[in-house]
Amino acid sequence: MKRYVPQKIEKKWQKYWEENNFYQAKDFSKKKKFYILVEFPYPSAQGLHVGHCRSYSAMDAIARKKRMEGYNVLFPIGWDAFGLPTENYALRTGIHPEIATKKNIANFKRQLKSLGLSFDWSREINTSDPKYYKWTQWIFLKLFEKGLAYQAEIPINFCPKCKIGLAQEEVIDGKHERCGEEVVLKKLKQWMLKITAYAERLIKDLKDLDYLEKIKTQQINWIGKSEGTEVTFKIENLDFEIKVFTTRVDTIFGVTALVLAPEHPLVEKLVKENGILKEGKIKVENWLEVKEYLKKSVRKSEFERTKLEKERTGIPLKGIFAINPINQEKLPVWVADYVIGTYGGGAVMVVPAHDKRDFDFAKRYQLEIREVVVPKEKNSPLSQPFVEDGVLINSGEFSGLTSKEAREKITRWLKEKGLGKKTVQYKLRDWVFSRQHYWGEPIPLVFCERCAKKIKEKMKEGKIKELEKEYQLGEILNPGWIALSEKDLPLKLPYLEKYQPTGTGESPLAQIEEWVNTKCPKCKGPAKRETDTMPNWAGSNWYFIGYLIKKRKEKNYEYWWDKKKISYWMPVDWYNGGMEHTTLHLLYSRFIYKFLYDIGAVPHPEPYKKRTAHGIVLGEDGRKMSKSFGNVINPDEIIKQYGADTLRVYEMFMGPFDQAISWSSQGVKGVFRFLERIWRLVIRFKEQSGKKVKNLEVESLVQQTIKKVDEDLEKCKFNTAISALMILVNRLEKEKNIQKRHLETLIKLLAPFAPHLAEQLWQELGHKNSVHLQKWPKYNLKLILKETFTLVVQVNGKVRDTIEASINISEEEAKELALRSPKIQKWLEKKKIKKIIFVRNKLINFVVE
RNA sequence: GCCGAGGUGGCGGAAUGGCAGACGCGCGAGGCUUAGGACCUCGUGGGAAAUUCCCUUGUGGGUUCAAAUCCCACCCUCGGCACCA
Repeated sequence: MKRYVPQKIEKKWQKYWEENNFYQAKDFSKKKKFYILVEFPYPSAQGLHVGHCRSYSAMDAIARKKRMEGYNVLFPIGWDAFGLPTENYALRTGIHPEIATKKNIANFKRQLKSLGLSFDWSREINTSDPKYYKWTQWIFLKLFEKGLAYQAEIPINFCPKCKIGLAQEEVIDGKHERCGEEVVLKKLKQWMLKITAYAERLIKDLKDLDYLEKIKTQQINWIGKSEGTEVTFKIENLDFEIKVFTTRVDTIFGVTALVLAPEHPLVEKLVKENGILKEGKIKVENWLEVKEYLKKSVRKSEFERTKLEKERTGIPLKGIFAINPINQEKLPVWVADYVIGTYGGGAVMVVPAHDKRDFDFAKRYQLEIREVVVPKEKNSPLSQPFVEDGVLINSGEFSGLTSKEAREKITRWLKEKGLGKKTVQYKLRDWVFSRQHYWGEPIPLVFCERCAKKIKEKMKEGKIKELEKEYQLGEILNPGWIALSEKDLPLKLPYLEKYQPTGTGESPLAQIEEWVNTKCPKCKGPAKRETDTMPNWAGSNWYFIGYLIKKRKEKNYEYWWDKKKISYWMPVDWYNGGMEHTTLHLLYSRFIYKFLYDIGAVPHPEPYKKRTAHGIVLGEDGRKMSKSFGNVINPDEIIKQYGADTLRVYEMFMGPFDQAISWSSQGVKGVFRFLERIWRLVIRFKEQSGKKVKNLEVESLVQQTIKKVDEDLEKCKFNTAISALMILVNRLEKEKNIQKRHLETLIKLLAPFAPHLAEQLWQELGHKNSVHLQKWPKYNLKLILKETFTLVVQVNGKVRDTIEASINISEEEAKELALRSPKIQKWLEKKKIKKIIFVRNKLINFVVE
């Protein structure tokens, strides 16, 4: 073939590789295993995004290289198929989610295959496949059994017009994005998972993992561990305590108010009793205003509530006072929605002199500002709060102590009085695991009135031991909720003609009476099924295990929790994904894996050894690709025009892998030209007839290229690896007669990036076997080292000359050489040399006055 | 607001304490061609008294023989913020 026509070769090789099972990973092979994982796609109606192509191509290059290095590589793929977008798409188009999902998967699969990615398709999974989600449900049952799943009342966004629960993202400016109706919060009972029980381990175990540093930092900050003191403030004339968490108990003498979140138990108590407590002995004088304020804040999301300082508002509970435990001082109590109910007990002590937010709040509402900590040396003016540690003043017996000492002593003092203790707080919150949607895994629980009654009674009688014999921990903690037995899994999602909202905020499943009404597995009495479904995270929590335990039986398959296989393949050696998943999916799946480890279902405490991240691909205009901007690039069209290899190489060459980057149509052309030039190089070689001359310089460059490509691939520096290949090609083009072994090395190095082209050229060179079965080239350090180097000569740090010098020369020799240069002589004229800096094989710098 | 990342030619970027601008795109000149495209060769940060010198890595300051790189302050852009995946 004279010309490079990718369309003519790519399909051919894809078929060849598939028919010969090139990329099937072998369980229990004697070769060293290497498990490469990419985040499996959500099969949306839009089709594959060029962003998928970028990260998959890059990790495919790693997989191909590892295979050439002799590893037993597992590089699987599947579909994260449950989720809200498909359900919304179905509502819009009338196409059932199951059908839409099937169609979308077929399209995604065709697109991925056309890229020539070396996935092991025999292990393909689909989270909406009942055989798969049987195990998703099984994991939930285990969590329930161990008491890590519990019910709690949580407010959800609700559209009163559409009568449907909404996801955060469907709410825009407090309104439902589809109908524009004002969204309200509705409290519903939701299943929660106790991820907070694992907070400490999720931080601690990061230490030994090879994650990008920024990923570790983000996870640690997300978990948000802080050590401090819990201080108990009593309410005057009322048997009620407010527990406040603070990391700065040393500033306790500077407290001038308490501020409660609108969700705080005291506020809720007041709401219930309409602002009047103890039969009128305590009364909130401005109750009407407070009620109005609470109403408003209920509409705001947490994000809005903490966003803008200027909008930070509050309202006093007039007539209610708290007592500062340290000095019995009476403090006003406020409600403010910048205080978050879910963190630190939903209450803060206001110390305006030593906290920025408190300072602003105090200024706004004319609260007292009392200075109790001063810097060790100078005095601070009070235009700004002093937020650092210092020395205590105006603090009774604690005055004169440093902040650090004071925190210890005050905490001890409080503890002795029973008014406080040392505690640890996490920002991490338990995970809301219920969704009022159709397109998700059904939660395998039923509610049984009879069992509920029985459990509650026995609890009252204190017969816990008896209960424990009959019921699981989850069943005791959530009286009435009974787990399905394992043998009844999967609990299949019933096919529903109308998955439209029910009008009550419940899941559409609640409509199917014959499905909802069932028998209690424990007492065989009447029971009702849970109608909420799981969030789409449920299926992606453990999907990397799903690939391992898919078991083929002739034409059929099933999943079987095979610990031997899991032990062979786990942990994942290299997991790549988007930065946007760092705090949710990545943390959730680590939690679930740790839980599975605790119950003995998996052999290690951490699922992923190494985690890297890719940046997103933006449109040519620098904005996110989106239909509404009209800047979406369809990979199908690029493949049609230039071929898959060009698309792959371009996306790896376009910029640093971990950064967001704009698409460039011109850049694609450039890469195509590069591949064409390699093609022509091989064709030219086949026609050349002259005598081959050994060229040490080319030899060295080939070796350098091997080193560069090898090392850059390990560091995800795909762009510079490709640029190294370009430099080699540029050089080889200048050779009159190219050596075959140089070309062979080039093609082997190219194989991970442009697998089809490399395969074709390998055959063109007369080989019968595949380039992908060759050994990865090794470089020879001796051949890289050259005899000379460019000595940079500086005067006062500025480059004034460069001299070719032999390698490893001494400072004396370099000095002599440099002083011989007329340029340098000119710069040193009439100047006294004060100092000489010499860096071996690099530079010499003359420092003159 | 909180947490994280980033800012270098006309553009994507390279260089992580030692020659700023590798490699690619674009552009310019020339070659080939009836012509265009493709291809090949050379050039391409800015300024000037142009073989030489000065300036230049968001802005201002600092450390160092030497700073895009380290430190401090500020400005701008992007990602995440828990029911999108």
